[in-house]
Amino acid sequence: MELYVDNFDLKSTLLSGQVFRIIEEEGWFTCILKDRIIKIKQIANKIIFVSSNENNLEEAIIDYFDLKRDYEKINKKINIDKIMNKCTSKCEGYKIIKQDFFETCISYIISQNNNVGRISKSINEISRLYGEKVLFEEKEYYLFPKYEDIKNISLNELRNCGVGFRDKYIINFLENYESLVNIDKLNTSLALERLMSIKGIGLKVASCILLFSLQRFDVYPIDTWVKKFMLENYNIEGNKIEEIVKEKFGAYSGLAMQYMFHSQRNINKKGEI
DNA sequence: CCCCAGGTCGTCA
DNA sequence: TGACGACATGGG
Repeated sequence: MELYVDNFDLKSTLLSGQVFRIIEEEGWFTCILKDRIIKIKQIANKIIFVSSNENNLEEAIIDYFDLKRDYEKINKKINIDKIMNKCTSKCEGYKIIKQDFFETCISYIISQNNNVGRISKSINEISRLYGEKVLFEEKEYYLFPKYEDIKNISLNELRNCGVGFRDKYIINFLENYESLVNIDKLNTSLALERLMSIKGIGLKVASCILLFSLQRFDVYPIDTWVKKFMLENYNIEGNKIEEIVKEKFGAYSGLAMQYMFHSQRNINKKGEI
C-alpha cells in the first residue's frame, strides 16, 4: 500500500531515539507496533508499506505517525527566534510517534541513565522472551509483551534482560499499573502526578511517557541533550531551564524539547539523519 | 581506568 | 528545598 504525505521525514522520525526497535535495511524500515510488524519506505512525498496484519493498515500507519496533526501550525509557535528557527529547520518532517502506553512506560523506565543502544537491547530481549512471536516475510519478530504476559515477572528475569538497577522500578510499575487506567482522561499535570507516584518514574520519564504515547505536547522532558542545547544556545542552565521552557513554549514545550534533543544529538553525526 | 548514557531515589544538611 | 552519591552495564 502507499500513501502521499506532506511535511514528513520517515527516517529522521524513526531514528531519533523516540522508538527503540527499528531495523533499517536497504532503505526500508521495519517497525514493531503494538499488534503488527510494518515495513515502510519513503520515496519523496510518498510512503510505501506492507505489514504482517493488513487490517486497517492505512489507519494504523496514519495513527502511529500522527499524520493528521498540523505540525506547520505548531512549528510557527515554536519558532520564537533565530536559534529555534535553525533548530526546527533541521527537524523538518519530524513527527512525534504515537507509541503503545504500556510499552512506552517500560521503555522509558529503562531509559534512565542509559543510552539508546542499551535501551533497545533490553527492550528487544524482554520482547523475545515474553512477547508474542510474529512471522513476517519469513522472519521471526516479537511484539512487546502485554501486561498479562509479564505482570508476574521476577527481578532476576528482568536483570537477565540487561535492565540493571531499573529492575525494581519495572516491578514496582507492574504492581501499580492498574492504577493508571483512564490516565488519558486526566489533564497533563494530574497525569504527571499519577505517573510520578510510582517509584522509579520521575518527572523526565513521566514526561516522555505522556509525550510519546499520549501526545501531550505541553510536557517538557529535559535531558542531558536539551541541557546542552540550552547552555550552548541560550547560556541557561540548572532549574532555570524548566522555567524558561514553560514560559517560551507553553503548550508546545514537548515538541520544542524534542527538536532540541534531535538537533543537539545529531550535531556531530555525519551522513546520518 | 575514567566518563558517559533520554534519571531517580535516599540521605543529609 | 537542594546538593550529592549510588545504582548496572557496556561502549568510547
